[in-house]
Amino acid sequence: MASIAQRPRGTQDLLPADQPYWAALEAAAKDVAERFGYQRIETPIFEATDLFVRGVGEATDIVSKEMFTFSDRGGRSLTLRPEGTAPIVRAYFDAGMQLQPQPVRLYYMGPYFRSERPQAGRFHEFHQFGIETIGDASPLLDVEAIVLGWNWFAGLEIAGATLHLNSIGDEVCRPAYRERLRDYYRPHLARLSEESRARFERNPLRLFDSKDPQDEALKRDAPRIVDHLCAPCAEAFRIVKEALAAEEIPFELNPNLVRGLDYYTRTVFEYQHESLGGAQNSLGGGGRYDGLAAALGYRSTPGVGFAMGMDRTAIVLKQSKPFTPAAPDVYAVALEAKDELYVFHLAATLRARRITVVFDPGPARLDAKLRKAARRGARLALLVGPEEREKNQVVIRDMQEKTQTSVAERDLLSTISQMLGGA
RNA sequence: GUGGCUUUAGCUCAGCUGGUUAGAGCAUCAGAUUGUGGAUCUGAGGGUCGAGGGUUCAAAUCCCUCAAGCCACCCCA
Repeated sequence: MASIAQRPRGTQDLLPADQPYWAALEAAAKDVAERFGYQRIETPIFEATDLFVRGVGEATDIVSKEMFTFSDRGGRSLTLRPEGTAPIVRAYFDAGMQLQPQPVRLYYMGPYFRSERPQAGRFHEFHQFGIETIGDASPLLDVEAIVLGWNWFAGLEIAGATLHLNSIGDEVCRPAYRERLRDYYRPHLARLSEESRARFERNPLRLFDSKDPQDEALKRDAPRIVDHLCAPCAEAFRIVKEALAAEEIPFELNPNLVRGLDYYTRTVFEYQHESLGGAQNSLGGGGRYDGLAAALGYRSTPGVGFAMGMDRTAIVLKQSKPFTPAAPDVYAVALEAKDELYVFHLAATLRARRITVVFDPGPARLDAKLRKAARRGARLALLVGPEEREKNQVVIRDMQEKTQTSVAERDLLSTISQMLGGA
C-alpha cells in the first residue's frame, strides 16, 4: 500500500468493471446528439487562463478558487479546462463556424478539472457530456437542448430525474432586478450570514444559493426575477414553458435556480436526481448564454447548451441496473505444454475471422481450466489434449449447455461460427 | 478553503481499558478428482495495521503532523 505514487486527490481510475457503464453513457450520448443533428467536437484539455477568466467570470467560484492553473515555459498562463462552453465558443470563432448555416450544433465529452474539496460524485477530474447550439436565439433551441438531455436519460433507462427551470433575464431586465433585490435585502443585512453579505455586494442573485436556515425565510419572500422580466425575456420564457408542456416533459419552476457562471441569460435549467444524495444531487445543467461571445471579444452571438455530469450519471446508472463486461466468444486451452503453440495459433486464426478469443497459457488440470473459462464468461471452450492432437481434432465445449463435440481441425471455424450464431 | 468522522490482507470488516508470532468472511492459488466447470471439503500465499514522528520496557491501540476517503458547509457536473 505504501508506494511512492498515490493516485492524486480527487481523481479516479475507471476500471474494467466501470467500463460497461461508461460505454453505455458514451453510446447513448452520441446516439441522442446525432439524432438531433449535433456534430462532435473536441477542444484542448487546457486553454489560455484568460478564456475562463473572461468567459466564466472573475467573481465566480470557478475562477476565484477552483482552477488548476500553471505556466508554460514561455511564461503564459494556462488552465486545465474547468468547463466546456467557453472553449467551444472560442473554437466556433477560430474555425469560422459563424460563416456556416446557423445555428451550429455541437456535442462533446471528456474530462474537466476543478479544485474543490472532493466528495462522492465530486472530483478534481470529472467528465462531462455537453452540447452547444450557437448562432440563433430562438427559445425553441433552449427547449431542444432540454429535450435532448431528457432523452439521454431516457436512452439510458434512468428514471427519477427531475427538471428544474428558471429564467434569469438578460442585460435589459437583470440589472434592474438586481437593484430591486438589493433594496429588499438591504434592511436585513445584519441578519444575513457572512457569506451572503459578500454575495449581496458581488452578485445578489447568488443569495438564492444559500442553504443557511437563517437566510431561508428571507429567500422565500424575496422578489422573483420571473416577475420582473422584460417583455422579450418574458415572451421567450413563455414559449419555453409552453413547448416543454407540449413535449410532455415535466418541469418544476424554481425561482431560486440561478447558477454560478456569469454568462447565463434567460433560460437556465438543471436536472437533479434523488439517489445522488443531498448535496451533489445535480446530474447536469445548462442554459442560454447570449452574452458570452461578446465577453470573449467576439461578435455578439447567442447560444444555448448544457453540461451533464457523466460521473454522477454513472453512479445513478449503476444503481438502476447492472452491466457486465463483455465476455469472450472462445476460451482456448491446451492441456499439455507441447500443444500450447498449436492452440495459440488456432486462436490467432479465429481472431482473424472476428471471433473474440482468450488464450490461457500454461498447462493445468482440465477442471481448473474450465473453471477459469466459466469465470471469464466464455461462451465456448476450445480444448486440445493429447487424445485430440493424435487424431488431429479439437474439442469445442458449449459452456452454457455443458455439451461438447470433437471436430477435425479443418471444421473448427465453421463449427464455432455455427455454435456462436445459433446461441 | 472550513468543520466532523474514517483509514487494519485484493474487497468487506473484527481486534476490549497499550502486552509475545495481527484475525475472520469473500476473493486468489493448489489439492481432494493424473481429461470435464461456477458447489463442497482441506490447505497455502498475501499485512513495515494510510505515511512520518513522539510517549513507553512494550503501540494497530495513546499523542502530534501530514495524506487520502466520506459527510456537512461552500458550490457545482
